[in-house]
Amino acid sequence: MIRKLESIFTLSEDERHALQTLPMQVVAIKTDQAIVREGDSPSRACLILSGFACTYKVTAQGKRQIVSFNLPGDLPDLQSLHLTVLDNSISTISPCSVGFIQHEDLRDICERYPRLTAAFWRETLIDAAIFREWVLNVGRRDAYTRMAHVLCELLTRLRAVGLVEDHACDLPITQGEFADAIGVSTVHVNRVLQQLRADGLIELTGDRLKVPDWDRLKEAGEFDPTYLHLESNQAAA
Amino acid sequence: MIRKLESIFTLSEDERHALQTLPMQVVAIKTDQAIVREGDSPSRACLILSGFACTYKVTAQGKRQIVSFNLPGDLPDLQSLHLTVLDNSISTISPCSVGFIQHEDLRDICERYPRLTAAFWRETLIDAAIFREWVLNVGRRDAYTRMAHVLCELLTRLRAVGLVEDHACDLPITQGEFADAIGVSTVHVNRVLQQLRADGLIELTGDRLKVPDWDRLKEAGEFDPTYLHLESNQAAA
DNA sequence: CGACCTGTTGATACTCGTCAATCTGAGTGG
DNA sequence: CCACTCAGATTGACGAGTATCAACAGGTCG
Repeated sequence: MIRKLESIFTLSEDERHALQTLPMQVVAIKTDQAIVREGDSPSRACLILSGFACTYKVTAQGKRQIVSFNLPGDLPDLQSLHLTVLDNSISTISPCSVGFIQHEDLRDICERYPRLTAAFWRETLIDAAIFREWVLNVGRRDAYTRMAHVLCELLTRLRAVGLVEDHACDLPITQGEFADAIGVSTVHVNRVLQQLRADGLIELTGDRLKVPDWDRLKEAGEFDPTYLHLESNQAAA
Repeated sequence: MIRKLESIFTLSEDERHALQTLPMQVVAIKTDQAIVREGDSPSRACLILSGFACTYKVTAQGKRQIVSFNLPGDLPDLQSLHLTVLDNSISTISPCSVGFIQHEDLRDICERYPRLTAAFWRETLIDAAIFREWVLNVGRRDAYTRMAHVLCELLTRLRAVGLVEDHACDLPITQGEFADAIGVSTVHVNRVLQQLRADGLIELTGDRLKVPDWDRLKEAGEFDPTYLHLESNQAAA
């Protein structure tokens, strides 16, 4: 969490220490397990310590739409601090280590360190900015561009928390999950990925993504990292 | 703003009074005028007093995606309080009266009435919830359902601020704007609206929307107002 | 009155979904 | 150590939903 918060906010020593000593229940969770469900009213927030999760909603016809990938350092249901009933579900998509923090502890630390209120608020505002970008992505881009865009976002966010080396990273996301994220069918994801590979924009095998030409992938995905609101210019790297 | 905040948060007398005496510059703005633009770093937030506006982003190819309609009482760029550079534009889509409130005045009132921080934070969290629902709407529903859903949302939000009478309301939104909101072409919006009319779900002429059968429209749009997080059960009305 | 924006309609083309079969690789148990 | 299983990836054929293009109608406003 610290690393993630510091990628979007500058913390003082005291604040960092307060965060580090926050009581937290750590749990190991397998792949494809629900962390929270739509309709829940949790009394604690979850923090992804390692592994990947996703936030999603489901149509009346049972179609799933992933609205966000949750990466290490993310607080994907921080909203529950002020919205009593959850309007989305969160599940792991790889083995995860998840920390649970009581709402009362979060409220307490925010009261003692008012700047942390701003930091957490800012975190939720960036989530909202990502949702906005996804509405644009799903609403107005074709499947090829959409896919490239999502890959750019993932790479940039992973880089911000130190999980990218040499333009390569672990990416435990299936084609079915990508399909639910960009709003197309699994079959079409497969074809688009092959096209991206054929165009030399990505090397994606198993759980590993490598990007030989970041500039061209950015261009293909119409990717401008401004909406991620990262503090330093890690995005440019 | 008061009316809107009270639809999602219970205010005390003091808090209401503080909000009512907040310094605000009121400006009349014509249709299709920018209020703020992507890339701006405003030092004030805007409040829609009357009229309709929309938040949108634009693709590299120049395609527009509306990510939210801004109704009277909304604070559509409240995010700028903690995100310095805006990642979206806001324009009017009807003649509007807009109030501008300095960020410093908002910070000041939040410091004096800490519960207002929570109220404003909550407001931005509900915006995020709406974005999530829109990702689902655009990503996983067909045009007919999408259109019905957006109409349900508009009607519900307008009802929360007292702008609906007898299941009818003013709705100064063109078919081109609906198209940009639900991610389809203008032509297709036209056809879908005709279908909705033919099915007896809506009466939409000029700037006026009437809903003869709310339950059937809700069903057609797979609409569940939970994600709007309204305080009282106005949604059910 | 003419310009213009919005709404409407028809014809045609294309992106992408669906269905169904096959293939691959990573476990798992005997 | 190998057959078995199963999830995920891949491929082809076909169809549905929607985009695009183009033309025209109706209302508004300078």
